[in-house]
Amino acid sequence: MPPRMTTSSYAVLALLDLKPWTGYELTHQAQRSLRYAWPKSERLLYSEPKKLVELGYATTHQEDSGGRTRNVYTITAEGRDALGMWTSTQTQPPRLEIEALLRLLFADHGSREDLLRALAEFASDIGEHHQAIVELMASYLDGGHPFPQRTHLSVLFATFQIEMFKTIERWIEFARDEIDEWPTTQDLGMTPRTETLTRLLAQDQSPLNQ
Amino acid sequence: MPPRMTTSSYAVLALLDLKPWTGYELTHQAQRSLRYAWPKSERLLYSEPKKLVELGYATTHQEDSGGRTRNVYTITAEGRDALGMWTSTQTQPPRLEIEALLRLLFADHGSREDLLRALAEFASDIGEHHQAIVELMASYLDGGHPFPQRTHLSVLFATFQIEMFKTIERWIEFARDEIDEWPTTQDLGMTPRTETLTRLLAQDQSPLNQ
DNA sequence: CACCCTATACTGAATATTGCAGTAGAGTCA
DNA sequence: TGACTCTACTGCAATATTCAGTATAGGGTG
Repeated sequence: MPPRMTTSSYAVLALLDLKPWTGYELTHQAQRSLRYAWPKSERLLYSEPKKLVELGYATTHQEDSGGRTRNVYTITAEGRDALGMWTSTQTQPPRLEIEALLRLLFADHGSREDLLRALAEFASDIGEHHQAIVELMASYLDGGHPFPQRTHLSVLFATFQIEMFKTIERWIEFARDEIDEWPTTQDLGMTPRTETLTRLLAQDQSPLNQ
Repeated sequence: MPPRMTTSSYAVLALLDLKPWTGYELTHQAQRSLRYAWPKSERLLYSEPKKLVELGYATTHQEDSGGRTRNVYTITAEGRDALGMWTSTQTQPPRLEIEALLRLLFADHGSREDLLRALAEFASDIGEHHQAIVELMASYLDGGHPFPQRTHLSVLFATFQIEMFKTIERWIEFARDEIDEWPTTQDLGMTPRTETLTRLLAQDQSPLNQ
């Protein structure tokens, strides 16, 4: 049986449509550019182009780069067709995996310091990526986009990321302020403050901007 | 070799610390309450409590519920200890998997309609969950929290979700407006509008509120 | 009252993905 | 010349998801 095309396969195929890449480049480019939309392991990204070759969606040839060989992958006409068909298929629902929030939900098993540390790690991860995307945008202004004809897409995606990161950072600040008012992580229950927040949320209002 | 404790194992163990559950309840409760912090498959959530029993962190006994048997799991003292230790370990970085954004990044392989459909599916998924969390908050006001002493934690988490959903919904609206101005998905590159956006983002400013 | 549908209550097996260790050449700096 | 980093992967074990399958209980409908 031939291998199945997964969303990750199409992601790699879409990169291949831009230009031929070596396995190494493909893997690292995919990790850089897709990290915040479709994060996948190096290992998987090395395997995907092989699957594409098996399916006839790409061809491979070995190239010499100073003694070593590397596999160069090129998309085929069938590959382009498959990509075109993919665009009209159903989109999987989003999936947000945030361990820091899991730790918040169960923060009553640990100390306030534990919770604040988990939030600090979360803030630091987000802060790094926030800074990286801002710097990337600055580099685009200097003509740094590797595929200039696709800038409009990258920038719309970057807008999403920056909005997201700003929101998360604002929430973390808010959460820290709230936690600072807690005497402990446990058994607070429905305090007047919690009731105020619940009331706002039940009316779909943001408790942050007040 | 004994099984390894993963983050998912601790998530289930933390639920078990609230009260004994059957495998079925545990699985469905975890999917309901942790969906937006730690989404895991039903299958995995059925396996985790068995692992906990093997490690001595829980005990199990069969109960009769009208002819059928079900496995009831209860946390042990060792389980509680393990939970306490977990709170001081390092938190994994967040991971956002959003296929709609992948499709945006490669939207030049399809039509504007394809892209708008992917965004519509995204909006509808987010909208559903947004509505669900608002309704959940309303139910808390009527004394509906299953573990009242933990309300302060749930509400802080809910604040995160609502902020997130609102941000995503605002971005989707923004993206639709932008895409409406595109004659096509392809080869637009650095238009004056895209340059304006890039300049804002490079200064870490939001293009949405103007 | 037979049939259908939904909820309860799971398990096995195939597939997908990750993590980690291992291999090996090229370039650089001390 | 040795250590370290970057390039350029592969194999294998462990982990997680998907899908199908099994089976009972209870409620509503024709």
